[in-house]
Amino acid sequence: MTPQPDAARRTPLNRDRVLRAAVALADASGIDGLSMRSLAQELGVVPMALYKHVANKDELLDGIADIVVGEFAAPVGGTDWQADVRAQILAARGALLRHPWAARVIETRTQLTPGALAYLDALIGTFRAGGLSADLTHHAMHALGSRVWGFTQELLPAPPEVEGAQREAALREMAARYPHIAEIAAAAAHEDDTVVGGGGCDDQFEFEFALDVLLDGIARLHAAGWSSKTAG
Amino acid sequence: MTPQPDAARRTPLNRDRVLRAAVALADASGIDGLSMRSLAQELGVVPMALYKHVANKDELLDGIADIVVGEFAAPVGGTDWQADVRAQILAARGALLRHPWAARVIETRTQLTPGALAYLDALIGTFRAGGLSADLTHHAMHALGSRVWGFTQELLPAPPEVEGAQREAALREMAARYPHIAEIAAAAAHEDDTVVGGGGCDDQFEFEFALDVLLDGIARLHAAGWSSKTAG
DNA sequence: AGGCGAGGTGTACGCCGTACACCTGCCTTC
DNA sequence: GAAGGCAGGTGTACGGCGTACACCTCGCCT
Repeated sequence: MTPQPDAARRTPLNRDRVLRAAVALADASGIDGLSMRSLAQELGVVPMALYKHVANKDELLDGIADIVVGEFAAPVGGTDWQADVRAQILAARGALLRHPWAARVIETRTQLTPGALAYLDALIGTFRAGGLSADLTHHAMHALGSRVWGFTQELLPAPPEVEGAQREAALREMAARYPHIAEIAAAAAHEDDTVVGGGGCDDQFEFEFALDVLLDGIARLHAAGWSSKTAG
Repeated sequence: MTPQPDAARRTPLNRDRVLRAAVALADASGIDGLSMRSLAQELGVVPMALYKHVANKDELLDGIADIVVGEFAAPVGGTDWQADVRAQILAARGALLRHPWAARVIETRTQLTPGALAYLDALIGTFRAGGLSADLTHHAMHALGSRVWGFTQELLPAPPEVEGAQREAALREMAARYPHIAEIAAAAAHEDDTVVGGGGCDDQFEFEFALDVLLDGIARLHAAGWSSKTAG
């Protein structure tokens, strides 16, 4: 008989299996129960083996965050932008409720993952398809964003810090893949003429915009004599 | 000369000095740079000395969170509830910007600290003074809350798990100290007749309430042809 | 047959929070 | 003034963490 030390050896680890096991372990034991050591044990492997598939723990967290963000996707009808946005936001909330640890992990990511970019692009597309202007959409994204996850500060990914032609190519590729994000970014940059900051958003403005939308809405409900009884 | 080993001995540690040093260290080195060991070194003391003033690191984090929350307080005029709420929310945001690590720390606290309760009570009081109903105020707090900090889930503190008369006394004391919170809690509990949950809020309802206020507000701005140019 | 590279292993280091026993010097009480 | 208690600082040690680094062991390609 050829040596067959254990069944696990037959299907060797790969990045995907590692990440899925990490999600399962976090679901089962909470995020504090997810350590490189415990994950390795779950996979019947020595801790250092994981590092052949994941650079370090932070990259592991990036990976599991992206898996959860991948569950944010929601089918939308396209006839009513408001209902479609609502469905997409609630889908994201659903995923975060299924993985209670995920919100905190996502908030600590410093870079937007591909799945996050895809979700944002789709959400922006819904607003734009509804006829909202690029800059109103931009502010709407900020207003909604901090509610669902933590991108209060940096919605737009930081441009790669390589130089010259390579950087331009990377930007062009991103614009091709996420056209709506690119459009919003352009609108934000254009609007930002008055500010010195290089292409970023004015956080204070975005915060106050969302705050005022909420306060005005609450004031309107108050003026209308709103009560939870009347609204069902 | 009487023995005077070092100057630090003259003013012995106390809880307040420990907490203030922790805030300063977190401000300077980030929250990851704040360990019991580094904090002890900063105070010219051995790590275990801190445990005479703080039960464990979690209680240290509770303490520094409460210090930051203490900076949330804002003077309000009382003539315009909307402006007053705005000022109080922006004051909280200001404190969180001064201590960039604080939002994450506050979000991970499992219990509301006294400072947090005081802030919430004042904010609720502002709504109530403006004439808003208790239950609209309750929903407004949830809608605004997740924006500033992380109490998406549990605005109301979990009742102490001691039993009988002692528990009632604790509740009564809390009601006396934070009358507006007590009022809101009563309104929420009353509203919750249909739900089984013991006195908690319906998270899903609160989430959708805030979401709809935002979406309606955005739709209204869209219908009005809003643009950042027109709004200044 | 030879070797190379992907993937798993073993050991070790420096950090972390903190349990536990200890020491020290002031304050109270007689 | 002597005795004793106690608040507060110390020293050592343990188990956990992430992960650097050297190693081994296959299966595959030439």
